[in-house]
This record gives sequence, C-alpha cells and structure tokens, in this order.
Amino acid sequence: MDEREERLAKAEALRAAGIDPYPARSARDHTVAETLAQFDALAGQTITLAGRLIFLRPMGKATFAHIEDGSGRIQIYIKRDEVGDEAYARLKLLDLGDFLEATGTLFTTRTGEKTLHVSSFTMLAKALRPLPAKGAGGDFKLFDPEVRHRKRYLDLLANRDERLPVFVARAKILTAMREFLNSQGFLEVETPVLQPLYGGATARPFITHHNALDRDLYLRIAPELYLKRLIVGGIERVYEIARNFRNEGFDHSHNPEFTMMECYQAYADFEDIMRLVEELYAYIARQTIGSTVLTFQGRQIDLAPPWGRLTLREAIAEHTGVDYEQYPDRETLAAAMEAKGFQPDPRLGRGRLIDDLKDSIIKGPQSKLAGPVFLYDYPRDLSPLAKAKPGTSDTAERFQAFAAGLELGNAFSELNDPVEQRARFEDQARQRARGDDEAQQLDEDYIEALEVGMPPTGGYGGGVDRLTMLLTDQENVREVILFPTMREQRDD
RNA sequence: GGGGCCGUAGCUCAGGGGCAGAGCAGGGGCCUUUUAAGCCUCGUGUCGUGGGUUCAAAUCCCACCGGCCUCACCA
Repeated sequence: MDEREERLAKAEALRAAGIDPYPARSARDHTVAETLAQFDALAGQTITLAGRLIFLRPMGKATFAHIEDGSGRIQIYIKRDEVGDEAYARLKLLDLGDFLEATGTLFTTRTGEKTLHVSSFTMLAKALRPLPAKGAGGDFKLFDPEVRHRKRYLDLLANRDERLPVFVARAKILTAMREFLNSQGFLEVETPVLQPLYGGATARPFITHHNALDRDLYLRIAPELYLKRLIVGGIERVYEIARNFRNEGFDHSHNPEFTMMECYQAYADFEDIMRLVEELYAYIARQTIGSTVLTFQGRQIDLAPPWGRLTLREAIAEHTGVDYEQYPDRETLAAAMEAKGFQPDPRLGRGRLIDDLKDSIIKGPQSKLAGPVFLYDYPRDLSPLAKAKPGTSDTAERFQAFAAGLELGNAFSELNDPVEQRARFEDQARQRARGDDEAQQLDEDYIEALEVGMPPTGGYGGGVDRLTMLLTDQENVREVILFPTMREQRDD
C-alpha cells in the first residue's frame, strides 16, 4: 500500500467513525496571527483555530503538533486524558498536510512556546498526497524548477518565504500602476483579445477559429491599434493592462503570454511620455518596495526622475565607437562594426545591425547603461507606427526605456497621418511578400479611423513581467509568472 | 532550431558494468511539556521511455520525452 492508499484508507476510517473527512464548513473564530498577537487578552477563553498540519509529535498519551494557516503557525497540545480515548486514537488517522480544526484554551509551555491546549479537534480536509519533504530547520524543501513551475502550489507551500513576496509585489505593482494612471486622468479600458487582424507589434500570432462565424481569429499580440481608435473616439487618456500572446520561443525574459501596460495620451509627444513614464515607474517602485532605489542582480539603480536621455546614435557612438549616421548603407556600417571588433550577421539589414549595436551596450549584467535611461530617435524603418522626426526621413520619434539591462518599454509619437500610415503598412506588406511573416498586416479599419482624425498623441507600452523582475530581483520571467507556459508533460 | 549538462523512493540526493542506497517523509511498536522530539523496527522503486552492446546495464551506445544552461530568433 503506497502512501496515497494509506491516506485514502484513513479517510474511509474517518467516515466509518461517522466523521466527514471533507466537511462543508469550519468553526474557526481566530486566525493564528490574531491568536499570537492577542495571546494575553485571549487567556482563559475557548477559541477555535484551523490550519494545515505541518508537524506531528506523538509522545504516548500526549501529542504536540503545529498547524499553519495563511497568517502563521502555532503549536497545539493534545492530551488523551482531556480529549478522551476515542478521539485520541483518531490521531492515528492524521497525516502531515491535513487541514484540522482545534478548539481549546491558550497556555505557554515550559520552553515558552505559545500553544493551544486542545479540548476537541476535527478534520477539515484530508490530504491524500504528501507535502514536499522537510529538510533543515523543519521547513519544506522543493528545488526542482520543473516541479516548482508545473505545480506552483507545491512551490508556494515549500518556498513560501521566497516565493510569496514576489507575487505580492506583482499585485502591488498592478495596483500602483492603476493608481498613478487613474490619478493622471487615464481611463482603463478592455479591448479585444480575439482580433480579426493582428497588429501593433512585430511577432507571429496564435491563430484560433470561431465556429459560428467560421473564420480564423488571432489572439492579440498588442492592444495598440484598438487603444488608438479610442483616442480617435475622444478618450484623450486611455490605458489597458493587456495579456498579449506571441507565438515565439521562450527563455528567461520571454513567455508566450505576457502582460503589457499600454497607455496613450492625446496632445502629448514622446518627450511628454518620457516624463510620464519616469514618474510612473518611480511611483510604482515607492509603492511596491518603498524606495526608488533597488538592487537587480547585484547592481544598484535608482528609478527617481529624471532618467538619462540619450539618442540611440549618441549612446552607440559613445560606447562602441561606431557612429552609424556616418554609414548610410548596410555594407559600410558592417565594415565599421568589424573594425571595432563586432561580427555583423551578414543576413541582417542596416536597421537590424543598429539594433545589435544597441543590444551590445544595453543587454545583460555587464551592460554599459545600467541606469534607467531613455534611448530615443530610432531608425524609422523599424517603427512603422511611429511619427517621423521633423526634418528627417529616416528617424522616428521613438524611445525605449531600459534599466539594469532590461528593456522596460517602448514609446513613440504616434503616426496619425493616414496616408503615411497606409504607405508604411504597404511597405510592411512588401516585407511580408519577401517572407517576413512578422511584418505587420494592413489594417483598413484602422486607417479609416485615422482618416476620421487622430490628434497628436504619445503612447507607451511597458512589460509588467519585466518590471516585476526588476523590482523583485528575479532574473527569470518564469519566477514572476505564477503558471508559466510549459511543454506538455507526457506520461510515457 | 544548434551546442552542453541533467533525469535514481513522496522530497533532497549518493551510487557510474556484478544483490537498488542514505536522510527526511511513510507503516508497526514504546513514550503525558515536545518542538527538525527521541528510541526500536519494516518496506519504499517501471533507476524518464524505447531500442542496442554485454554472461551481466541505473551505469556504456542510439533514438525519443522532459528539464536546466547557453547561442540563434523574437519582446
């Protein structure tokens, strides 16, 4: 008989004794934390506690145990002479992991531990599977990352002190983000996840099928084009905390579904958005970790405004010695990069080579720009939804925000010229025709909305998962997502 | 997708051609203030899966499944 069968048999034995191993309700009247905090005031009172059985120390005719609820753990003391032979014998039917309810009065043991002296106890829920084993200090141990991610409930049980604060921080981040944006007059909205066309980013989508309409729909890769339709509709400040889906590989900073906050502000440009973003992140940091100063992977950074501001060209020229504006075509740029020790990928165009130069100074723990920093003025051909910088033909009014080697978000002055936008989409269509299946689709309905008229608008999209990584010092995105996407588990 | 490392009991891990192991958890027994309780005692099992080599495979080889790291790609 394996352990699960032993536990099933104990549940049956309880039923045979007329005790439901899964009763519908509990008579708990105090939490563990309340009990410990008000220990002296509760002296002499009969109280009822409940929680999961995590230690059991039978000592003949008396038994010590610990139960744990969401607020803490407390010792209970059960004496045969006081609960009766029949009830005491029922202790044999208990296992670690079971939920118990215990009624009694408080006392302090010889060794000074605050303890419930039990007069009666009962089962609240029988656990059929064992908890992860206890290790040093009597705490549970569970290290296997595969089990931790597939069965997060075990991870939370075994590694509560390390894990729970991360997800509490994530909740605080979302709350603080809403507080700040709401206080600035932004309206939170929800736009379609199922979209007839996908847009707003360059990525491959997940495709699904609507049976009644007999048509394919896409899970959104970004909410951008819908949010800008709302700007057209007169909602001048709008945001969405959007779950996005991208059908790409996953690694320490990418999960196929992830959360992005996008916000748009009419009559603002990308420089206004920089000020908004640095204030937003500083507010979130203060609300979440109590300070704008944080440590990420051993590096201390300060999110307090103002953040650094560098053009992409300046930043790259300063840190790599390559001034890409001096090299107007792919070949000369590639040659300049080789001269500085880079190995430019021969398959990449000029824009993507510039992207590689950017990554070399931004990414990773050795990044030269740890700071929070805005890099701005991006190559236009990488930014089909961004307005061109006045007086230039190849530069977009766009910035990206970085901190500690993480890309936090992306913003531009939104392109609101419908004729220009159509031309950009058509250029993307040509890239699609050449086989780039991530190039953006032509969205006629969106063009029509722009033709109705969109005021000058600045917009930002920032990853919530990466922000959580930054504020909780986690280097893997799977540690800030409760149930990260995993490969299917096969039984063979 | 490429490369490297890994997969042994519920958990944490040893063992790396010759009987399947330890600690904790679990079963049986003793113990009325213990606390990682203690003492005695018993068994943990598709050694990821499937092939192959061998007298003999957890161990060596191949494929597959899953994980971790890394590179590429993407955000």
